[in-house]
Amino acid sequence: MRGEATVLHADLDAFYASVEQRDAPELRGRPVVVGGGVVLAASYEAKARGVRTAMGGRQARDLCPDVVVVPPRMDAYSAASRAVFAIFRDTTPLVEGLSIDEAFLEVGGLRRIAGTPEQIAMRLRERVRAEVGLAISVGIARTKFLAKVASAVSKPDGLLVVEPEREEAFLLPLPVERLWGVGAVTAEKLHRLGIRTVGQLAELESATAERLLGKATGAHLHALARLRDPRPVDTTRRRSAIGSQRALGSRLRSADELDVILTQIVDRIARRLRDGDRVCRTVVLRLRYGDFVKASRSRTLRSPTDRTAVLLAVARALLAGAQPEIAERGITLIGVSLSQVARTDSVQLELPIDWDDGVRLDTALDAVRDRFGAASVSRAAQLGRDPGWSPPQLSEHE
DNA sequence: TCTGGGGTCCTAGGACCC
DNA sequence: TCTGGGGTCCTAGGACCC
Repeated sequence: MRGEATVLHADLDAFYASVEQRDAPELRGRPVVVGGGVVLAASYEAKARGVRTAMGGRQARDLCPDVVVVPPRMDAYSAASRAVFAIFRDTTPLVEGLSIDEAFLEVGGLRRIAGTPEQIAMRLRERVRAEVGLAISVGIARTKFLAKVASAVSKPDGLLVVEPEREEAFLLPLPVERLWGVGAVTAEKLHRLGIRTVGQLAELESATAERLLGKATGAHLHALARLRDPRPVDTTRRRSAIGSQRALGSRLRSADELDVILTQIVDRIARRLRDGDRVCRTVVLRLRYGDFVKASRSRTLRSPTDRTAVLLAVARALLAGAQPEIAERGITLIGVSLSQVARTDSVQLELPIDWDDGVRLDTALDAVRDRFGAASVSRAAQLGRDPGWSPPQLSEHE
């Protein structure tokens, strides 16, 4: 017994480009590209002419000379995203955001108060259209994976239900590239074996797929091809990394110039970390050399932090370690990403405080404020007043 | 194809511990 | 002095997604 189709995958169409067309009526009906050096998003009019995401701006103009290129307005996209997610959460409490423009919604428990999944999806699409002014496609199926494929197949501005008894007929004839997790490299490996459709992948033994694609990837994709996807809609997922990067072009950069860029990047992400009441433990420096080969260097701290000065010192040390390579090969991209991110109040913080008898609570709180920011102080004060609380065992801090 | 910026997850080797 | 297996953490790299 297979269960019912109660998972919605809702996905805004050509999101950035649609926001631009919504806000500038003269762009409607015209091919629009958001981006500059590279296409971040293309309107359907531009897609019809062969323009694709991640394509160079030059190539887009060659394919479509009358394309309108507009610079990205991230604030406008964030605002539109928040408005759409508010409608998602008003539809069901079980929302799992996947990215700025798509989410899974579990609506199985709503039949008596809100109707069938299809009725719920129709209302959702109408509301997003009326209240935010954007087109959104929705796929409905028994599993997250099938719902995601269904929304993609339904685009643009579509609604598609895959009933449980129609799953094989829907999925097996599709090309393997439609599988969520199959990109250029994996598709090429499968093609070399003559495997072009999902159905052909499903006919393999699982062990064969694992040998070809790696244990986890092979087992996962093979299960998807056989319609097995046990992942429930997960409302507790939180971002586990925060990063920022900057492409540099090919001209030479002095060490001072790189340091300025690094400082701006770290300052920005440290601020985002604190704004989200998060701390991190691992700092990753990402580089792309003059020959476009990528590299990364990372350092894990003994205790989590959100302090710009600490993060910057670590990032600078990592960059210094890479200087010989950079001098030799040149550099075309620099980025920093912070991982092992956790809520500030969920981690035990180690403080470089000497807890000899004479230390007073307010002295300790000053140290907390210096190291972890003012927001941490009320929490620390609370702990300090707890009669069951005793000073932590301390160790030397990096 | 003269190549953005934000993420997720997996792999593999080495260090270290029991 | 030589040896085993399992588990976790860290680092670096790679594939993939929007």
